[in-house]
Amino acid sequence: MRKDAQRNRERLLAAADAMFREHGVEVSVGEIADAAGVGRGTLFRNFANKDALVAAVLGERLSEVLDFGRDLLEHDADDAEVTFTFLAGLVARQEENRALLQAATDELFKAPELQRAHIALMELFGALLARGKRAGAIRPEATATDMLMLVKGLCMFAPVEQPLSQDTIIRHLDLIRAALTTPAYSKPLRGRPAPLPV
Amino acid sequence: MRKDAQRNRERLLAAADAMFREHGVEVSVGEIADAAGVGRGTLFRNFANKDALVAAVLGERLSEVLDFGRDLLEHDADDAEVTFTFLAGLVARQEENRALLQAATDELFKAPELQRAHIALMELFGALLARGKRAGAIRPEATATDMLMLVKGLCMFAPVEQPLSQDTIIRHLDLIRAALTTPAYSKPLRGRPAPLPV
DNA sequence: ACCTGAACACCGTTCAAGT
DNA sequence: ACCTGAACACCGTTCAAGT
Repeated sequence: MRKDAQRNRERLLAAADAMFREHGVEVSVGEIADAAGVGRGTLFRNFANKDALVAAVLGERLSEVLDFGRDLLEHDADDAEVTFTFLAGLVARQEENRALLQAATDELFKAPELQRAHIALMELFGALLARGKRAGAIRPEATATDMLMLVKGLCMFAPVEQPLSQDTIIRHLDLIRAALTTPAYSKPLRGRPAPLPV
Repeated sequence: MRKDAQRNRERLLAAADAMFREHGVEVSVGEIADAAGVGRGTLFRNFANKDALVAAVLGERLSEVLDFGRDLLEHDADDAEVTFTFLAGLVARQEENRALLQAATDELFKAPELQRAHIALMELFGALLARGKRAGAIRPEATATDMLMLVKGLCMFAPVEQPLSQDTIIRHLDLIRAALTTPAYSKPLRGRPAPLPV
């Protein structure tokens, strides 16, 4: 790959990331190409179609979440809490760009890179839960897909333009905690209930 | 309103409903108009734009859910279980047309009819939870938005083409139960964990 | 090899002409 | 008052011509 081509690809990814954050994924490919300073054709030389571009940007975000989780597994010794430490980090990261995940269609997730990322994420969930079970905090039946169901609710709860308040995040994390933990770990919910989403 | 116009509107709604079920919301307005046996222009005479048509169909579905819930409140005396009886019915109804709810964007929910339906749904959630609290089954802090967060996870969990198995529905309902009930009502999770969503 | 932008196809929406 | 379908605008995608 020629190095000017390489640079074009990187510019496109950076421009797409910025435009998606600012204007949502509905920005036209023309505007993205303009922002990247390349022709429309170059965009389609690097990405089969618009979905593939969105998938590439989303893949980068997922990688960051995966790295964060793996780091926790290596360096955070608190087995009972590690799942919820991770979830707090996941939510914080996804709050940075609500539009991207919420616009992710099923079609998009068929991209091989996202398939792999998704499987890796499920393995990470499983490893986190295993730690919690060892500490007696997580109920033994809990699985990665159980956790995924709850996380989706958290991420999809509010409209794109309406970010979650810190109070609401704490509250929703405690609801997930109640679902995943053993009764012995049961506590009252902290934070504050979410206001009605517009 | 002339009665032929009335009939055209009903035909459009019926055609849209059928097409959305079969081909998803991405079917073109042209195909919907053809299926309804009217011109494109007639579609836009009845609905400001395509989103308004989708909103109208979705509104009908939500009304059914609201009716079902209100019926339960009137006729089902089991205060401890009524929230979960309702949730089982809600999931069953939404499984009939997974594409519609999953395609519902934030923009779509700005339609006044859907705003009203949404508020009514939150009031229904609140009334259901109040029954459960009276019976000591639901934790006293639980609110309608708490429940909404969990329900969204349940509805958004799997891709459109991949309906939830009965085992998975039971499982996920029990996870929601664990989040919303008091420790005294805590039980092991029934059903089976979901397989990895494709 | 790679880039470009004009051209194409498709789809939501409008509107002049018709009844 | 309502209906129709041709015409328009917009956007993703392709490709012939250029370097």
